[in-house]
Amino acid sequence: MRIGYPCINRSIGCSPSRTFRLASYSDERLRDTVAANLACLDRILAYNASRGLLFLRITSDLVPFATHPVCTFAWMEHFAETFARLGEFCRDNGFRISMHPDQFVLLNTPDPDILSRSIAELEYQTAVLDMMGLDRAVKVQIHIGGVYGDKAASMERFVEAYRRLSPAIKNRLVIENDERLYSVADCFALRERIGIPVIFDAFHHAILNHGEPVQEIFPRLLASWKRPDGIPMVDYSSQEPGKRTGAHAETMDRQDFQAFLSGTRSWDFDLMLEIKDKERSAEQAIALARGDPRLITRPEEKRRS
DNA sequence: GGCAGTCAAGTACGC
DNA sequence: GCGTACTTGACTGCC
Repeated sequence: MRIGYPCINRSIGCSPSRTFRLASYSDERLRDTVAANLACLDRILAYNASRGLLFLRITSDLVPFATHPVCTFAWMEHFAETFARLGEFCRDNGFRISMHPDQFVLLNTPDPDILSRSIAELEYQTAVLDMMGLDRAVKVQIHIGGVYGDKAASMERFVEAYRRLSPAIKNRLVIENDERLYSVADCFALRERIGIPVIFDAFHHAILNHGEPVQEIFPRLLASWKRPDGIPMVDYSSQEPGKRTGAHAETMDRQDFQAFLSGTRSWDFDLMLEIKDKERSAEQAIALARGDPRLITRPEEKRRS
């Protein structure tokens, strides 16, 4: 079990998600912004390596407008060496990496334009990971999408769109249960059809479920990740008190987290903490998980499997 | 320097 | 059919 947090670090004083308004696009602005974002990602990786936080979600905003027609700058060529160097650092330090396209990426949309923009976004994100030289265990996670008034038909559209994806995307794509529309049971149903690995979001599952205990879920989860996919990824969060159901906690609920750890101790997976204070909670999680035989905080502890 | 309004992209839902 | 919520950090214009 590697532990990590998504996208940004609140204590090192830089952001890997800097962007700018579409109206102020220029090649220079894009080049400078990407250079700053990559420099910050470099700092985040160094920070995480020094603290044993070996699971990191890379922000989708690393290259602003990467898939927008306005983007004419050849950023892949320009930054090829930088991406390769960052990837080398990840491999040397035993990192697991993921990416998570946001709400606009929908493989089951009935609109062909939205579908082609979604595929372009998946191509961009997988290209970043490929340029970093990261293996198939590095994943891009998406939700199943919208319901569009007919869930069965919408799941069927996902299957059809998935089958037409390039191998480069298929090798990395995994699906995650959400808290409103598609449960982990729905993800498993798609898994049966197309063999895609399932990411388990424990917090979403607590909100949307069919009463399945984790004892039923985890064996199916593990079975959905084949050897080149690595061990499963799991997202964890808890409810922010006083906010609407599904609002992620600002700070870690230590009791809830310890209950999660002990309730899942039979299974190994990499754990993404979706808590708003980011690295702070992740560092607390490392401390709370000390002594858990699953925990890995240094590359030499990597399992010999 | 600080604040409030706004931002590429989509869907669901209430009125 | 239309406006708003969702989620959310960062940019931008205005004071």
